[in-house]
Amino acid sequence: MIRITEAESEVLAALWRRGPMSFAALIEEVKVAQSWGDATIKTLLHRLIQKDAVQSVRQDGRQLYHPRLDRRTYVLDQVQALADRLFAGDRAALLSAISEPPAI
Amino acid sequence: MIRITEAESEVLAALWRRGPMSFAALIEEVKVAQSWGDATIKTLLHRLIQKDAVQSVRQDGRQLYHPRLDRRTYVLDQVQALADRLFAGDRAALLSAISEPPAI
DNA sequence: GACAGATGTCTACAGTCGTAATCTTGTGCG
DNA sequence: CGCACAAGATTACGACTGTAGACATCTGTC
Repeated sequence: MIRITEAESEVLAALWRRGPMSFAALIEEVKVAQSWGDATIKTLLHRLIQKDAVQSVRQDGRQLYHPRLDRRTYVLDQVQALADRLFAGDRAALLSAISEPPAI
Repeated sequence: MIRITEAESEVLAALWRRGPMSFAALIEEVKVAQSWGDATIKTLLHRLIQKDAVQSVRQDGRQLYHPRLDRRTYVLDQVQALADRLFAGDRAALLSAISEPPAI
């Protein structure tokens, strides 16, 4: 299982929002949510590529970055991890805990 | 918002499973899921107390550790954080992404 | 009152993360 | 063909985490 850190997930999130992008576009998109320097985003992107969560593809002369990890998969993994820790792996139990009206 | 690390959450999870416990009992309960040394569990417990997520209470001569953070609250926070990052804060969207049948 | 065991605090130390700068290499354009 | 800029790699560095040992103190029991 690929381990994505929180900061990295922000970069992935940007790719999920807008699809494959150039680095310049990615920077802009990430900066919608985070006030990071370009260098930081570059590092995170680099780490994501190393982890094989993002693919760098050269397409007619320009470099594009494609998310290789599916957002749904990522979300499910995160939720399952939570369920594993807190509900003995029972995802349904976790979901109902979320959905139940708050016990005031 | 209290920031709980993953290792810490395992200790909290043990307290949530069995309720307030002595240190000896806690060690046993944590070891159901993690093969950590006693010292490690002690450190994690200490950090949780510092963060005010666990309360150490002396009750008729014995020390008991009470979770001060509610499991439901913790889960909701985690889920909300995920929704914030990936679904512009829309928790319902996240939940439906989880519930949808997998797009094969 | 002394001592054993329980509890609490301090220290350690390598690995990861967040945040970034710099150095190197590739390459399209003039 | 050379240069400006894009892309990739390397390095930095402090904070936080995971994992734990050592030392100090409290306290119930003999």
